[in-house]
Amino acid sequence: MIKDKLADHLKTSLKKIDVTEKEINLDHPQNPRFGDFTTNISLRLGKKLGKKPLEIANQIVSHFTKNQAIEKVEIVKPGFINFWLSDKYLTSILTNSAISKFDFPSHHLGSNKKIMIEFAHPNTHKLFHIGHLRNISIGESLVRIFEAVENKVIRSNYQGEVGLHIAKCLWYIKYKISEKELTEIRKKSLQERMSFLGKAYAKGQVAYDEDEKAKKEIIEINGMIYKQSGDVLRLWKETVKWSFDYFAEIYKRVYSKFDRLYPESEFARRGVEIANLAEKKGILKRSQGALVFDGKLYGLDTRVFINSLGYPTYEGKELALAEKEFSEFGELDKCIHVVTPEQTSFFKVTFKVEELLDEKKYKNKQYHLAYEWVKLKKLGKMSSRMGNIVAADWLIDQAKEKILKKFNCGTDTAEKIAIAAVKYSFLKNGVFSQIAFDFDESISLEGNSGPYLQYTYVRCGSVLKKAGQADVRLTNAGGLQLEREERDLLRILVNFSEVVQESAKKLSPNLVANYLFDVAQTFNLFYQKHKILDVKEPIKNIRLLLTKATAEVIKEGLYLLGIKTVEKM
RNA sequence: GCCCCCAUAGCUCAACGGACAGAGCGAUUCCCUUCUAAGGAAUAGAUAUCAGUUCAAUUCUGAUUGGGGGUACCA
Repeated sequence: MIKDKLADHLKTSLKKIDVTEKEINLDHPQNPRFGDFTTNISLRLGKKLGKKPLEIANQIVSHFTKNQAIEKVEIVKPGFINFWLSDKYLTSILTNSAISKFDFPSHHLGSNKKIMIEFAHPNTHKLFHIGHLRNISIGESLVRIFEAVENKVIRSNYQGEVGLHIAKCLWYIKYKISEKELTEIRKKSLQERMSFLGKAYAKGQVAYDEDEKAKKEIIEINGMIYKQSGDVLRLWKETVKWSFDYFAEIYKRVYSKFDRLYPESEFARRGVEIANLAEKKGILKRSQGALVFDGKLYGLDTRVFINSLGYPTYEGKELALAEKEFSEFGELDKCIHVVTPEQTSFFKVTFKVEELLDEKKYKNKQYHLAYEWVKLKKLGKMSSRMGNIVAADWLIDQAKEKILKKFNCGTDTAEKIAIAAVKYSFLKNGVFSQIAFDFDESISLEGNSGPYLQYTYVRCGSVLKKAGQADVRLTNAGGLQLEREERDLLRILVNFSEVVQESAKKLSPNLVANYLFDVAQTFNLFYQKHKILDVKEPIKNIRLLLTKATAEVIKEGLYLLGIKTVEKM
């Protein structure tokens, strides 16, 4: 990358004034008035060398070796040094990116590192809501971004089909729904069956809180599921399958897939075994009939791994899950858990216990990516109990309907645009900020939205199609004076691989999203101001190359976000 | 009580310690006999409060206020 080369040049210049620096800050200034790259190195050195920053800057620049890529170097006010890339260099880059070769540098983990990303993890018997949708959008995008920077990525998904919430749901069906009614429900669509389960859960929850007898029965059912015996087991298996089928449909719909789906029930027994082993090693201890980890020693919370009934808690099962995750695919370099921040305490504790069990295997390998909630703008936090859940598939359907009503396009295209609208509305935000979900904004087709990017791609395609393949040649346009809009676009396009690398480092798909928006905006202004086809050569060719590069960057970038492009809108 | 996270324009969000804090939506006003107007241009509009560190603070530190989450047998 040009950035690294520039940094090397600067280091050489510094050596000539007897300064050795390991790292040189090189940034893209916010304002294009300050060039393509800027460094604050002389400001930083000011105090160290006891000289005025401006003076240092002058010395650095006087020793700076000229090269073709850099057109101009400037020293400004307190001591910034700004660099301008030459049109010649920019256009040469253009011809590279316009032939669809993206040179993503490998991630800091190093190429061919093995990373597991664990995401989605919905619980059965509940709706897959927009919180899960944000999760799966982030997870899927991270997978693709990590792959782009040359890591080996394993996609895993831990689906909960055991636990009290499921017992509550089954309790309602067992005691309040007749066999006849159930037969009717079985005939209904998957969607309807799922919404039935949702309602059953809400009813069971109320009964658990208000009715002592029901509470006892629910706990009993919970035990049956853990022991995998008793008369609810058939009902449990049947309804679990409904859920898994329903999830599979959603995964497919949002273009996700998993190398491994871990069902929670698989880890109960082994979880107990590992917890007992941990007790022998003195990592866990007995307390009030339960097996707990005393976190005080490490400044952590105390958490239960096996409850007083002998059942493993979520913590207990996590130990078995980790064991499996870290062995099934060989050694992992990193395991990233995409989970909301309410589980921060849980992860800190389980990570610590795992580390105490096997330091070599787990230490510094586990990471909790605490992406934030999706809250409803008006109603606040979603909760199954309150019945204010926005289901993922419902939301996508709404977007699709809106598109079909407003535009003349096929249902396949409408589906791709709907997915783009909804996913992008989540991905454009930073993962660590809460989203105030707004229905209209989430299915927005204009402005900073997925469809806007798709539209820009289609626009590019339309121009290129009209031009015909023969016109898009990779000629050398050296010496050509670029228009301002052309240069602005080019400057942004050349940053693509840098942005992708940054987004991998920071686990932040939103960097890619906002970058693409920037690309699209800049292209659209260029498009508005300049004719592409109806101009003379070689200008026409340069503009076509710009158009092609824009299309390719948008397509690749959208792929990294888990969004498809369409050919016509 | 204790611990963690957050606070930027009317709304929703950006901004590696840097140079006049960027967008989108909404509002007002323009631009389709033209390569797709799901587009473009223009105007108005913001760093919660108080200290500190720094050549430079939305960014770091400490308080204050206001939100969110967690804090042993749920997941």
